[in-house]
Amino acid sequence: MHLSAFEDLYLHKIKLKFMASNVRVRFAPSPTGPLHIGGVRTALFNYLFAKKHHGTFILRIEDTDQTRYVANAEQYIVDALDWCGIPFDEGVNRNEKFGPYRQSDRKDIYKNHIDELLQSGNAYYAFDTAEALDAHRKDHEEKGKTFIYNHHNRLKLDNSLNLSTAEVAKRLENGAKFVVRFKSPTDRTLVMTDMIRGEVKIDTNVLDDKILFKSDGMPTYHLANIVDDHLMEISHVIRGEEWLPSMALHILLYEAFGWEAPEFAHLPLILKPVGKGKLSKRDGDKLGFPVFPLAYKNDATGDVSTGYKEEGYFNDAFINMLAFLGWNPGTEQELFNLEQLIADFSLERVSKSGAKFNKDKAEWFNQQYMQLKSNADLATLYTPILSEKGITSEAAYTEKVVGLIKERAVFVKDFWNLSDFFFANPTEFDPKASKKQWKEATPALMQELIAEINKIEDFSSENVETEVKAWITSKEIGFGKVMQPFRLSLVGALKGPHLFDIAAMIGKKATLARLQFAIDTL
RNA sequence: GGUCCGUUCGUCUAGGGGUUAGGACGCAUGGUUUUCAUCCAUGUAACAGGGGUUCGAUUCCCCUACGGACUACCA
Repeated sequence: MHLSAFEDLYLHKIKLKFMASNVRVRFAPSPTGPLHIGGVRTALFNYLFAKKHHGTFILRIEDTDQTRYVANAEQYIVDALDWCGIPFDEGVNRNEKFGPYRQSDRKDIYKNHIDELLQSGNAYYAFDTAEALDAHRKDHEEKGKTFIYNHHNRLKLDNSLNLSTAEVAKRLENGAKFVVRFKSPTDRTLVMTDMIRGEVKIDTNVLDDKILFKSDGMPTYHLANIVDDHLMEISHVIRGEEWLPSMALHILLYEAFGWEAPEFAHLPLILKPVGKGKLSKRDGDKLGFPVFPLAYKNDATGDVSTGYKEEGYFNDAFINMLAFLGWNPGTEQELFNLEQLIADFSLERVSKSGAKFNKDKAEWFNQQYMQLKSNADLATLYTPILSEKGITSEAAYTEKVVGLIKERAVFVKDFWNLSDFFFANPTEFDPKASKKQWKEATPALMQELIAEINKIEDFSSENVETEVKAWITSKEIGFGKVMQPFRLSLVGALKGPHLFDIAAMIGKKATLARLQFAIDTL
């Protein structure tokens, strides 16, 4: 095919536009412990949005609170993202174009920026002690009021707004402890846009003068977040709804710096299935399902919490389940792999209200994915479990077993209870079933069955079925009278796949031996 | 208390001025499998309440109730 110069140029332009996507989003957890599923979902939606728009997914570590820092948390976050299959494009030790990506390594940057705000008059030094502030709060509370540090009282408090320049300089020189507060504007109605909620309005008079810079020389979340998002050229801020009340402050901060603000999207919260409130890390294992993607050991207390991985969830099922907590494609399709999620994802279809986690639905997703997995893959996962039981099995045999039982399993860990009789002869028999199905005439009948089976040469499932059924018919007795005790003998209980499949799998010798053992035992 | 956000079956949700308000999970019943499970079919069950606007409101507006988040020198 020949392209005209014009067409060629046109295609080139499209390609450029396509590649020049400047969608840059970040997941910015605080390393105070493991990620919980709410955090993972925030990461996932950021990832999906980034990939949908051929953009960049960034991981930034927000470790400005030195008191809550947990050493193994950062690694946990990276590992969790990897297990989920949503690795970051840019972050610590990875593609560090805008680094450092750890806020504790960016102190100078924040210092410079807070100075800028101080100079432009958008922020001020405050020398009030924590005790003095607490006293104010208590005092107000007793009067039924709420203490808010803002335009109502900032001129009566101990800050640079009320002190001479010389006095401020002197205090700073003497090493007085201080924080820097934002000077919130008055009498403005801020009209903001959230990509999920639409227009959100707020009166700036109700805002407080938030601390931007702490007395330990570290920025607070608000300052660090805005500075980094700007410097890292973040285009869309996708975060949990708990940040919605801070959106006004953040937009005002962009304004104070003279920067263009990114788009915002606040995700609905994931709620506890019972009781009240949002899911939290502290819920640990108490709820009857994991709240963490990966198991986590709390080094301080020694407590270990289980994870979705360890409980037996497949990572793709886990991601699919998580994606549907607060998002849906608008069609009736529920099974989505990551590629499909990327293709269909949009923030417009994220719901506004919080979602309660549903364990049954999570298990259903895993069961669905179980059926999609190949027998070979599942056999590989089953092998270590068999080894633990002291069983060695040929891969081909294990695969066949898995193929027969996977439709009734939710997790790989269910396999053993579903298939132990493929690997070992039953040693005991379900008493209830024995009582009901093992009648006086049964042993003799089973003895005859042994003789019949002994005659069968071709021990395929189909042939054994044909032969045995023909024999039962010729005896003119009910199928149940033979089939039930037969199953009991092979399995030890009245459960399991098609009986003749089991017989064929374990072979003629084992079939005969199990029948004889049942006769002798029951 | 204040500010902000939200509210469709038990749960996750679709829908949207006129619908038998749809799907999924769960639960129940039946069928298949001469077992159990799977699977299939059917059933169960919802627009928080009150005012407007309108010929008509579950859908738009207001109020109330309820739920949630935030209100730290935590993020």
